[in-house]
Amino acid sequence: MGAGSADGGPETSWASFDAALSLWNRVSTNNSRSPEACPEQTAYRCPKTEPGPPSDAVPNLGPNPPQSHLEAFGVEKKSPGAAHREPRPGPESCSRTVEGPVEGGMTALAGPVPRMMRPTLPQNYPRNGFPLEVSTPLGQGRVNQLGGVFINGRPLPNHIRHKIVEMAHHGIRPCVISRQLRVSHGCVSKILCRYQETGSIRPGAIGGSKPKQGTTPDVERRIEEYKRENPGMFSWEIRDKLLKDGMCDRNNAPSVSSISRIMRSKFGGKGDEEEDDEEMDKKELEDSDRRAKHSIEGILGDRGT
DNA sequence: AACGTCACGGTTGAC
DNA sequence: AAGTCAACCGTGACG
Repeated sequence: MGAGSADGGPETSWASFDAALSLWNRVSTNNSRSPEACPEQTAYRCPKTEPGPPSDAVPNLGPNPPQSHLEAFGVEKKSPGAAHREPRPGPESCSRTVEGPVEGGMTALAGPVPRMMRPTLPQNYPRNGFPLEVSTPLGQGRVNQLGGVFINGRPLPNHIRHKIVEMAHHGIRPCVISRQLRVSHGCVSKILCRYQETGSIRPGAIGGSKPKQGTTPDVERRIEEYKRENPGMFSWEIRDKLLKDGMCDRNNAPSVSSISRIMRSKFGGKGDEEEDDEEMDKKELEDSDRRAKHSIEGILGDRGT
């Protein structure tokens, strides 16, 4: 599964990030949007999937959930530091349309503007005196519109996720959760939806790429077998044998390099396949080149268009 | 006002 | 070892 970031990764990051929050704490301001407990409480239900999940026990939050994101990190709120930064340039491409002015002093462009080109404020634009970024050992901390701290591209720490789910369990509405924990409502919505659907509060696996079609566990196993039966077998021979045995076809057969990699990981050492790798890679290259030339693109390309 | 959705800029890790 | 790519992230804006 690999993507360990969902498990161990973030914790390490957030550990140092938490420490940095005390720094932020020293310069941050009392948020004018200070969250207020909302009297009306409606249990959250994900519109997509009704049945709630039984698994992934949620820790007890207690009757008085923390008032802010910063407190959720174990940090007190303190006073202002309005470091203003240059807004970054907005997005340039677009697909939907938008009309009218945009919050934050942006003026409307004439006529409908495709949405992706909408003159939005750059993300995390400090419209209420909050600094764009929090100085952290990681140099990645930012503050959202609600005054919450987050690391762009990284999952919220587990305790915040737990709190979100826990509060929802207590019947607190997502909008209130969002304000109290200072997490964007889109994020609260996403986490609760995921929890409803999967029963897990954990973020998904980040990073990595899909294993190539050819290198399925079955194929891997077969490669191991071949190599065990005949240790002197070359990668390209294994590849040929995979094709001959119908384990895969020319389209999804693993490359020679892949086979070598698999063998390296299974058997260690580098063996003789290193050498024939290059040769075979060349062969493959020529092969695909030849194939390409016989494709429509290749033929058209040859005509010089 | 509340909330679902999605583009965006970002991170990550297998290939 | 370095680059690519496709997964994921949370935010912020629209509807």
